[in-house]
Amino acid sequence: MTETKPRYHHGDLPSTLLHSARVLLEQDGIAALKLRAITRHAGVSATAATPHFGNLSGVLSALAAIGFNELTAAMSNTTHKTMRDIGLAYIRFAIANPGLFTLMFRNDSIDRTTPDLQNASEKALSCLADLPSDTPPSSPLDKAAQMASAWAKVHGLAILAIDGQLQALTPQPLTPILLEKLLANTLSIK
Amino acid sequence: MTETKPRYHHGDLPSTLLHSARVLLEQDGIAALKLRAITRHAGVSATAATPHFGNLSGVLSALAAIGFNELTAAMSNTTHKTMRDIGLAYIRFAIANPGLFTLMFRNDSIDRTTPDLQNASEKALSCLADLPSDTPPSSPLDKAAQMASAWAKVHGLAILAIDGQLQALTPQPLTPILLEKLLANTLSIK
DNA sequence: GTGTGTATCTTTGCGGTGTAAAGATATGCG
DNA sequence: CGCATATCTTTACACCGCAAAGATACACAC
Repeated sequence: MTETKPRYHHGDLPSTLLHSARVLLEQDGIAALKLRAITRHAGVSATAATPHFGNLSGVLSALAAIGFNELTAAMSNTTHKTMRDIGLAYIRFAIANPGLFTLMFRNDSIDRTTPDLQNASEKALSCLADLPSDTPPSSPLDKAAQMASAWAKVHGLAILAIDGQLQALTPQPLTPILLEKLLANTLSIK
Repeated sequence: MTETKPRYHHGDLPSTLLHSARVLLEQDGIAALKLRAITRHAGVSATAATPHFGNLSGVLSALAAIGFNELTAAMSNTTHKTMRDIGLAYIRFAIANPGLFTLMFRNDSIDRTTPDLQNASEKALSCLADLPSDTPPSSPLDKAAQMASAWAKVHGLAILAIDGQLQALTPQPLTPILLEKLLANTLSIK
């Protein structure tokens, strides 16, 4: 990024492409994630991504993996490893990075079998799975149900918040402060 | 559908196009929802949808509206108007119509301001909102939090189920019977 | 009935897309 | 220095959404 002199061999094209992709994503939404738009933004030819990522899905998968890593970091940075705090970190990440978060779960655009992506998403999931449950599970299925319950609620809330559909639930306009209160209240509901 | 004689004026092209779109959707996934593919499947020219739906977004929005109406019907057909039964109906619909359900919440492909779609989605949401809460809400925000909690959990579960990510939570392979048990258990968690 | 306006559908054309294949260029290593 | 190789560009092609113009058949006034 500091070196703008145009040379045939870019030097660090992969990260430059991912940067461009992310800028376009948060700027113009997920519909702007075209391969040609990304390479155009990066100042290279339309097929320059091929040697590094193979195809568009490869670029988006790499970007999604970055997203999962950042999500993991956000959840790991919480002081209290409680459902409430980790859930809030999860949802705050989604609200702060709506395009990226959407991409991370758009399975017809990314390739979940990519090793990097698979590792990154598993690590993020384990942050939620390792939460201490208030009532000890009576069976493996019950344990799975507890994890699914937490996962689903947090993930569902994040999606509703991004889509602006929580607005429909409140009489007043939903300011950021009110949204935070709503999230906290919702996560407190056992 | 009973009349296959090809005539210049199709007669019932809108519903035929929506039918084709739905077939392609459940057959080849949401990525197959191209305007040209839909019209090709319906046996008409590539731009035949224009007078009826305007553009691709119009077709997909109409299809999404159908989805919301069917979802509403599924939730209305439950005998017990409980969180558990209505939630199960919601999730079962999603599992039975994964492509359609995904489309219904893909806001960069559909146009939520379409009147039909807006009405249909509001009706579906009200089915969840009108659930009796076990503890009376202490404030409007608390009421919103209760609704968000139910909405989020059910919606999150549906998405996780569709994406096959509940598999990651269980040690054994997730048979349909086991999935039903897991869903019931998860929804019972208060 | 007949004529005409209009809605419906087709044809054509254009700029955009992803990506395969082949060519150009720089790098790195023997 | 020489050359294999990785990296990037150019070219080409099939596909896409959609605007515009043409063809067709319906509907309704007369």
